[in-house]
Amino acid sequence: MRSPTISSVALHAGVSVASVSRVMNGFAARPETESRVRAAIADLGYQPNSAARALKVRESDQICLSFADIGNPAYVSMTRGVGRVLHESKYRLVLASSFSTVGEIIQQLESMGRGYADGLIISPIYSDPKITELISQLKMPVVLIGTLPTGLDVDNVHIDSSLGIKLAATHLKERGRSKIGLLNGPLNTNPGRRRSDGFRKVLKNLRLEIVEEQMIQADDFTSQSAYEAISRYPLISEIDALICGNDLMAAGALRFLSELGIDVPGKIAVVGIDNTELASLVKPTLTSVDLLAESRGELAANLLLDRIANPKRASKKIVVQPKLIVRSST
Amino acid sequence: MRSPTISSVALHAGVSVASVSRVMNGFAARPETESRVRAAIADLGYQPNSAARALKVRESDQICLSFADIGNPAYVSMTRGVGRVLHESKYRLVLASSFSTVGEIIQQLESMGRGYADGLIISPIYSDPKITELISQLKMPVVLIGTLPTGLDVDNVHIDSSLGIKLAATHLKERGRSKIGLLNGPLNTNPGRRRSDGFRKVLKNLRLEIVEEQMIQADDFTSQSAYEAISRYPLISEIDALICGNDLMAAGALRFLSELGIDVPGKIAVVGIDNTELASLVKPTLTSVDLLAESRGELAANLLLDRIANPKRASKKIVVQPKLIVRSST
DNA sequence: TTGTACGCGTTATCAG
DNA sequence: CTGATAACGCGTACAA
Repeated sequence: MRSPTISSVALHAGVSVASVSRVMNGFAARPETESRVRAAIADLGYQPNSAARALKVRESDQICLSFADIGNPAYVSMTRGVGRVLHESKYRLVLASSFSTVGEIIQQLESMGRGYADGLIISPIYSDPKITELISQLKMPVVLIGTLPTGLDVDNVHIDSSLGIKLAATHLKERGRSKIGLLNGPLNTNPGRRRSDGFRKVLKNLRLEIVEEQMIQADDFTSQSAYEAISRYPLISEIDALICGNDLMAAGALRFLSELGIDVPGKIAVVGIDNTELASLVKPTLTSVDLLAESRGELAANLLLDRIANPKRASKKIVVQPKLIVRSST
Repeated sequence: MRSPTISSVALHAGVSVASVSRVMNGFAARPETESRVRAAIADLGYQPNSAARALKVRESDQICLSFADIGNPAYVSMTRGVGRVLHESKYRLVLASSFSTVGEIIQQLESMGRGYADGLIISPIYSDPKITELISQLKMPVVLIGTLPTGLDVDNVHIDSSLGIKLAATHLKERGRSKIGLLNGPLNTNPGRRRSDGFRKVLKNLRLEIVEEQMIQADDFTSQSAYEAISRYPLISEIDALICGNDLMAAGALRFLSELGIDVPGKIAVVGIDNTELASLVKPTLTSVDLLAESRGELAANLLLDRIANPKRASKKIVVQPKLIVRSST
């Protein structure tokens, strides 16, 4: 027993399939016809088949969201923002997460050619020429969240990440801190590199001295890795402030410092990045740079919908300004 | 300039569309033919159109995952588990989250008739006869995560939730606590009701006295609501232990207790539920009942794939046993 | 082994 | 305003 089709509805209503299609899509029809069609639709519980529709109109009514790992709360917020916007639209959200290697991202990008999505929101954690090339060759609307690779002309939402570090460092300096460390994630990732570059630049501008050993990299952006990394931090007894790659890492650092009996913020001030819910739940509560992940998700989704509605317009770049949320860890 | 189709490939390779299709789907072909087809595919960068394929074979290669809110870390873990399994398969993950009202769930369930998914994993936060009915009428494989409504015969993964409460309460009793409170979420949700029922039953079995005021409900399962709820908890000065609806709520409670200067676990022991990463990041670290959300996600996905491969088999019910993870809050 | 031709369910064109 | 019908791209009988 198969699902009712447009022709079963037509049969049931005693009209042609064309009339059914018109009623479904809101085109004019005689009231009499319309009501008979609607009755038949209700009777049979008819739902148009999305594959057939997609084949015909070349629209899948799906948007693909692609990022590295849903384990990161920032991506969760982003997903939420995207989801909220799409929920108000006709689009479904297909989640292409857990693409941790360049090869996997490439594979996933290539699969977009199957046409199962009308648009792509991507936040690539790695930079790779091949990735850039594949994105630029996609014939569907794309919005990239994060730093736009040179030569790539797509809609873009990115955060002034170096301003984020600046807000944090300036705040720390104002509180009398002068020896600031950076507990970062891997430098081969985009966020890692951005934080590192920003840190260097900002400290220079603030005329704070900077040595290589001030910066340390964890294996990834998790609290566990952060904990391990900070436990082999050579300058731990010399710094009076620590900026962490994200809140998770800050929480890992906080735990380590607490176990060592190092007072926060007495001895070392700690600031996180992302301003996730976690920031207000750890102890001491965490000063954090809000990168507005959820807003970025919303902005990206709106940008994409706008671009789908208006394919010829020039690409837009939205830059969002981070905010420093001061709590008790600084 | 449109995407290459199977017939452009056929043309380019000088063979028929049937041969191209056969090569694509791994059927026998003369080596000569196969290599020419493969070359043409590579030349043109051909990707089969998923809508056309879906229409023909009546398979979308998509799985729909539906739950209330991705803001809850437990659902994030679940999503991760599902995602990991699907990533190894041919299926894409369609995320239908943020369905917070019964009406929205119903709408989403009805839309499944469009055939955009080959299966559904659903974890409904509300019980409603209409929801149950709609699920039972779906003609695609369904696995339900959570307590199975009576009369619904679908694959199911659920957790022995009352055992979870029992583990927590028994542990607390062994540590000499006798006056245990429950900081729960709303009672009109499935998890809320399960926790409440389990709590009553377990305390009775442990021969601990129980009065209604021992149990309090927050407006939802967030830390914020938990904080607000506990701040009007009438018995706060009488209890010596508190079981919370989830880790988020426990973190909210911890914050409140800390602000009041009530020692944990000295004065009050606190246990959370879900054993999310948060549990090891708050201070004191949180004893928590691990409900294995990620495993449940994996189990559900595997159950669904198995059911798709074997539609006639009887429905399976998997019950997973919670584990108590003891940390320093008890 | 290979090719031709049909149908999946829908939309859109075109003639009535 | 309505109905018949031709695509959309793919898989697969069936015939060669």
